[in-house]
Amino acid sequence: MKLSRFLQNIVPFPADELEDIVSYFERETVYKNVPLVKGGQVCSKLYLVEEGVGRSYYLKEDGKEITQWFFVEGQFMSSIESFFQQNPSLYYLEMLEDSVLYSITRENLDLLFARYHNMEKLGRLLSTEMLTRVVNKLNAIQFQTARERYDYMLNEYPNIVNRVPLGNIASYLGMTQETLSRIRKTESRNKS
Amino acid sequence: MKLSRFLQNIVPFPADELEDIVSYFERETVYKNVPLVKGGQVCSKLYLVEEGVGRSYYLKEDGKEITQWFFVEGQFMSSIESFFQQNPSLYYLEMLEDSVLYSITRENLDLLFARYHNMEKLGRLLSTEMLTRVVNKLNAIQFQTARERYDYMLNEYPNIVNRVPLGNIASYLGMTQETLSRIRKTESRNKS
DNA sequence: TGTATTATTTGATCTAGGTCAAAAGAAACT
DNA sequence: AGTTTCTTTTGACCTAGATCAAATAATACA
Repeated sequence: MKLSRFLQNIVPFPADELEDIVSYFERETVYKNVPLVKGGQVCSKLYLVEEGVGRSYYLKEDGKEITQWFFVEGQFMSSIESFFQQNPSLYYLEMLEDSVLYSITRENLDLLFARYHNMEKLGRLLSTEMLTRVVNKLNAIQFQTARERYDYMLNEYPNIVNRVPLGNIASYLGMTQETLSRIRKTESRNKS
Repeated sequence: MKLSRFLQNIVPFPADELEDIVSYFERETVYKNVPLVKGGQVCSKLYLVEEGVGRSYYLKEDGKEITQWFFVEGQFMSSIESFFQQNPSLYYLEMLEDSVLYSITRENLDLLFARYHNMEKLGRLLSTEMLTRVVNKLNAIQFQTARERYDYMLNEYPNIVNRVPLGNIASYLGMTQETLSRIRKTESRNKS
């Protein structure tokens, strides 16, 4: 989706504002499994996924990767707290397919927030939307069984499931690969 | 804390804006255990706690209450998704002590967002802050043991622990009362 | 101050899902 | 096409924390 169209779907920017705003974004091609941000670095950019799937993940002491979030077409992608508070990121960021992203730096984004009331509004809407998603995930993790969590995911992200490794999904849902594999086995039986 | 001082700590409003903004808030005294919002209702107001502790909780099918969030002095309190998306709330909202709150309706808040760029900014900053807190809790719930979660809470909310019933804290942390009680027992042993 | 009510602790089980280890299947590389 | 590497599945066993039930302890209330 074109960047300007995407932004305009959220807030109805006047043409001149939109043109200026878009000029601060860069279009980047990013390859599979190449980290955009590593744990410990400050995440300096906010990305918008035009094409591809990405994820953020956390590296446990024992070296295991825990997927924290997936990002698909049309979603903003970043190590949120690091980007907004400008502190070292706990998370790695990478794409799981060769992808096309738009990016903007924190400085430029702040500049646009200050320059356009509409842009500030966009920022507010996006963070409340993100907030809702995180709250939903928290509820899923805190209150539901492993099987229910997987069903929830099938609903929320039906397409992701076939595009990313099972291990990533399992850790995203707070369970082991083995458990997810077993769930899948019986799940398909239930549906047939 | 005075409302105007609280707002000004976040964004430096000019005096005239601030005066107008504050005029849209109401000051309310609310008593212990009286629901501000019930599950199923749309949450029409955003509250700021001047004095007291509140919580949001969710009622499971079996009638058990699960505390979702605590709100202390200086924090905004609401059933967030319900307030922002104007859909029926999954959560109940109540104070755990007789309290003093400031409140503003969704309509008035929207009006202020539209009227003042600074106000929009305040909204954005508050939601990113909230977002960070939810992400932190999600990490705690997803990755940590019951004991670690309790320690985390002691750090983040040292004062809440002595002000609210143990059962509320346990469900907030995603464990049973019994487990929390057992943790407390050995915890105090560790610290002595 | 004694009684009822609610909150917390303690004990005895039970279970969902984790861990460890190895086999089977897919992809990627020569 | 054959070997190496990575991913997914399967099996056997184990543990953190849940559940159920009952005993204390603390609060409210008459």
